[in-house]
Amino acid sequence: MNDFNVLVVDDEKEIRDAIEIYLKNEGITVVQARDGIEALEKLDEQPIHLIVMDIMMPKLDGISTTFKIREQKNIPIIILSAKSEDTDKVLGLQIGADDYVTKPFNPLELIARVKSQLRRYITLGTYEGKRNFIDLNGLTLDKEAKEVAINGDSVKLTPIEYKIVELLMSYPGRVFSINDIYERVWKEPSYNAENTVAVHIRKIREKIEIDPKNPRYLKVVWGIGYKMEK
Amino acid sequence: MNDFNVLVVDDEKEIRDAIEIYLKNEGITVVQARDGIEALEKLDEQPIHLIVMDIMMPKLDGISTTFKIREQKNIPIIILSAKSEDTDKVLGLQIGADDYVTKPFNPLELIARVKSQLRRYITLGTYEGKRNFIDLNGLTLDKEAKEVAINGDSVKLTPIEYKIVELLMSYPGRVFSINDIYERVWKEPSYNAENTVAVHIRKIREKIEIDPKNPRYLKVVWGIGYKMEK
DNA sequence: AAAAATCTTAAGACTTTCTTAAGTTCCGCG
DNA sequence: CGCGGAACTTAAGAAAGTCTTAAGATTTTT
Repeated sequence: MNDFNVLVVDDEKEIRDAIEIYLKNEGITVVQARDGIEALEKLDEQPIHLIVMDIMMPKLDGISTTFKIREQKNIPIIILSAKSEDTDKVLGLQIGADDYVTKPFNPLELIARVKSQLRRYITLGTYEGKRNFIDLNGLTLDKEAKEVAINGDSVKLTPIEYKIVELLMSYPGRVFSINDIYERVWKEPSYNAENTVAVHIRKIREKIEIDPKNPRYLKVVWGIGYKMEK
Repeated sequence: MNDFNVLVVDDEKEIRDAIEIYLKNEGITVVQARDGIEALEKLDEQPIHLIVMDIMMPKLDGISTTFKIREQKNIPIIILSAKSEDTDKVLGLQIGADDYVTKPFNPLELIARVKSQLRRYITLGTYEGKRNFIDLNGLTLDKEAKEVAINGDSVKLTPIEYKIVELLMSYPGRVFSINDIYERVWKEPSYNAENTVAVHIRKIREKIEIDPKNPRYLKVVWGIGYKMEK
C-alpha cells in the first residue's frame, strides 16, 4: 500500500491524529483537514486517493461536502459518524459515499476498510483525479510504470529522483520551495535538507536536460524554489 | 439497476427470501444458494455480478467460500453475519470482501450497500475488469486454464509463482512494490517478506526468461518494485 | 516416505543517497 | 559599476540501502 494519499476530515484533532498514526503504519500518507471548506482546498492542492470524513463538522458538514466533491471527482469516500441510526447510514451511502463506519470505531476496522477501497482502485488501474500520463513538451511521465521519457527515450531515474519529477510534473508551472519538495517527497519535516534536494535536482537535470546548465524543463525560481516548465 | 444478478448465500430460507423481495423491488435478479458449495456451483452456471453471503453456514462457511471465489473472480462480495465483533469484520474485509453488514440488518441499508457496489461496477464499464487471456510479446497467460506459456511452450509454475505472474501480467507496465505483491498474493499483511518475494521472482525468471540475468519480461524498477514489460 | 514447494538466512554485488566542501551565479546597495 | 553575501550548482566519496543468488531448513503435497 504505497504512495497513497488519504485525506482525513474531522473537527477533532485527536481523531485525525489517531487515524493518521494507524494509516502511516500501513505506508499510507495522511493529509488532514478540519472541516469541509479546508477539505476542498486540500483536494485542489494535491492528489488525494481516498477521503475519510466525519459527518458532524462546523462550517461545511460531511454530507454536503461529499455532495460537492461528487460533483467533480469520483474519489472513494468513507463516512465516519457518531450517529449509528440506520437512516443516516442509508443516506450516507445514497449520496455517494463508498462506505460507512460509526464512532466509536475500531481502528483496525477503519484501516481494513480504507485498504479495501484502495485495493479496488489499484485493480482499476487508474485513480480518479490523478492523471496517469503527462506530456510537457516532449518530457513525459507515466505514473503506473513510474517511467519518465524525453522524446520517447526512457530515462532511468532513482526512486527519489522519480518522486521529485512526479511532484513537479503533476503541477506544471507551479513553484515548489525546497522545503515543500523535501516534505512531500521524504514525508518528514525538513531540517538542513537544502543541499540534499539541490543535489537531486542536479542529478535530475543531468538526466532529463540536453544542456543541464541551461535547463529547459526543470527551472529554478530565484529565492523561491523550482518548477517544471509548462 | 437493471440486468444485475445477485447471488444470495444463506442457510436460512426466510432471510434469502426477504432479501430477494427487496432486491427484486429494485429490478435486481436474485439467485439463491444454501451454502458455500451450492454458491460455487451457481457461480459457474451463470453470470453473477455481486454476492451477499452469510458467514455462518453448514458445509462451507462464508469466509472460506469468499477465499475460494477470490482465487478465481473479482466479484464484489458483501458479507452478512450475526457476529458483530470487530475482529470478524476485519477478517471479512481482509480476505477480500467488499463490505460487511451485521444481522439483524435494516433491509434498506443492505439494499443501499448492494446498489452502491453495483453502481461502482457500472462506473467501471465492465463487470469483470479481468481479461482471461493476455499476450505480452510471446509470453501468454490463460486465466481459465491457469497456464503460462512462452512462445506457445507451456511453462510449469507453482501456485505462488502463478499468482505473482498473473498479478503482474494483468497490469502490464504497472510497477508493484514487494509489499503490494505480498499482500495481494498471500492475502495477509507482509512482514519481513522482502526476500520471500525476491526468491519467487528469481524462480519465475528462471522459468520464463531466456536469460534470467537480463530479464526481458519481468523487470525490476530499482527501489520501487517489479513489473511485467508491456 | 519421497518429492515438491515454500521460506529463511546470508553474503556479495550493485545502486542510491547523503554529506561535505568548493565553485558559480544572482541580486541589492554603495 | 563592482563588491559582498545569499542562493544555487557541482563534484566526489563514504554510508546506507536494495537486489540477486545460493544453499539448506521447513512445510505441504503426492
